[in-house]
Amino acid sequence: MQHCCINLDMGTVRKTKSVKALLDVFSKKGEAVPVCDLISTLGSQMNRTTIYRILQRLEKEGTLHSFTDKDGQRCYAKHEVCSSTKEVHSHPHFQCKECGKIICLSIDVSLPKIGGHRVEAAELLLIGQCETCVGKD
Amino acid sequence: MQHCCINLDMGTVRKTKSVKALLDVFSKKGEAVPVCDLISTLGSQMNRTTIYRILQRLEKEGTLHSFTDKDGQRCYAKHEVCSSTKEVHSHPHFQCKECGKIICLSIDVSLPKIGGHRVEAAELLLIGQCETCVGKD
DNA sequence: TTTGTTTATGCAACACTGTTGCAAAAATAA
DNA sequence: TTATTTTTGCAACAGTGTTGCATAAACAAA
Repeated sequence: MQHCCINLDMGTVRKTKSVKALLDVFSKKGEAVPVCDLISTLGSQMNRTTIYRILQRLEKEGTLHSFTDKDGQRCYAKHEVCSSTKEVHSHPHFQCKECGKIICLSIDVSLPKIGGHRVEAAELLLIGQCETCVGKD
Repeated sequence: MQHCCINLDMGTVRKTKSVKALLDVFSKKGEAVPVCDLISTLGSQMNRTTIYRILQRLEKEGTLHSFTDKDGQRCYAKHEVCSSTKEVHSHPHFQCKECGKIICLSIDVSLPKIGGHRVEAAELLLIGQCETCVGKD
C-alpha cells in the first residue's frame, strides 16, 4: 500500500533554521497562511526566494498543501490528515470574507459526476462569515 | 424582485471597438478564457490595460464572471445563466488537466453546512480529463 | 572532530500579472 | 455641431514568483 500524500520521514528536506522557523509559523497559527503573510512575518529572517523554495519542497514531500484563496492569493497549510479511502482527493476550505481567516475542513464533499468526463480532483472554497464575525453583525 | 447578477441593458458600458472585439472572443470560444490568453489574442489590437479595465467593467455589470483556474490564473466567462432560486450562489467549473480547457457547469452543488459559520458563496473547481482527453489514454 | 559531499541560501536579475495617473481620443447626449 | 462623459494608450509602478550562480550550512563517513 502506498501513502497518498504524507512522506513520514521528511524525505531529503533538511531541517535548517529557515525550515524550522517556517514550520513554526504553521504550528502556531494552526490555519492556512497566505504566502504574502509568510513573507511579511519571516522576510527579515530569511530571503523571499528561500521562503518560496521551502514551500515548494514541503508541498512536494507532502507536509504542506496549497490552494488559492478568495482574492487569488496562494495559501499554504499543514497537511495533517490524508484519508486514503476517498475516491477523489479534495481540499475543502472555508474563508471568512470579513477577517480573511481560512480554515481547513476535514469534511468530505460529494462531487458531481459529469457525463463523459473523468473527475480526479476538486478545489472547493466556501466563503462567508466565521463564528467570530457572525456575532459582530 | 431583484435580478441577482444580470444587467440586461448593459448599464453604462459603452460598446466600443475594444469591447466588441473582446466579447467576440467569448462568443466564438463559448468557454472560460484565461486573461493571459485574452492578452495574447487581443494584445496587438488594444492595450493590456484596456483589456483589464473592460473585464472589470463587464464583470461589475454582470455580463462576465471570473474565477481562478487550477494554475492560479484568473479566467473569465460569459454569465448567461443565473438561477435566482439558488440559496447560495456558486460557480462550479471543470478544467481538463491535459488540455487546460475549462467549461462552466450549470449543475447545482449542495454545500456543506459548518457549525457556527455562515456560508454565503462557494468556488468549486473540478479537475480531471475532458471527453476528448479521456479517449486519448 | 574533521573532511568531503550534497543540499540550501542569499543576492541580483528577470518575467509576469495587475494597477494607477494623466492626457488624448472616442462615444454619447444635447 | 458642440459639450459632456467615458474610454483608451502610455508610462510608471507594485506585487508575485522564478532562475542562475557563488557561498554557506547540513549531513554522512571516517
